[in-house]
Amino acid sequence: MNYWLFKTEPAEFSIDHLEHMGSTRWDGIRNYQARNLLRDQVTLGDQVLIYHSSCKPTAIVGIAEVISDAYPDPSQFDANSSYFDVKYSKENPRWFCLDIRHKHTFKNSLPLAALKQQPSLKNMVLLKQGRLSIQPVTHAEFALITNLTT
DNA sequence: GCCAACGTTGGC
DNA sequence: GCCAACGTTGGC
Repeated sequence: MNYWLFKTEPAEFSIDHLEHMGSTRWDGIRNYQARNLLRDQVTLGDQVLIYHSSCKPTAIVGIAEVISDAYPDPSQFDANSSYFDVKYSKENPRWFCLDIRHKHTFKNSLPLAALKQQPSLKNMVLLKQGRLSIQPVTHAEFALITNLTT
């Protein structure tokens, strides 16, 4: 089992939305590094930290679970979607998505500032490569983070 | 709103 | 393939 961190802007889609819906399609990824992780490495049953970005405070807010393999992101074919791109065909999709389900919303979310204070998290991708929207998390990092919230 | 870091585009 | 120009992300 692998561990990941997915970013979302809560004004667009928050963990409360996810909790309410139960599960959702995680789509709209338009970055090659994130796409490659999503398509090639994220697998069924993996655990996902949900991170709220571009808000106050930015924080890890809960856990979700991957419930599908990656498949072509339908929004790239949908002329009505803001993610539509005429260059990509169904025979040759460029972007991928997958489905996740809500597992847990942290009672106490973990702000970025608190993560920065943890010496053992100093190599977290979140702290080193802040812009990546799909990030690998080590088992040790995942375990520490879930401990910090209880 | 600012700006640093990073990603993409396109001319050559 | 290089690199300048431009666009985006996201913390502050």
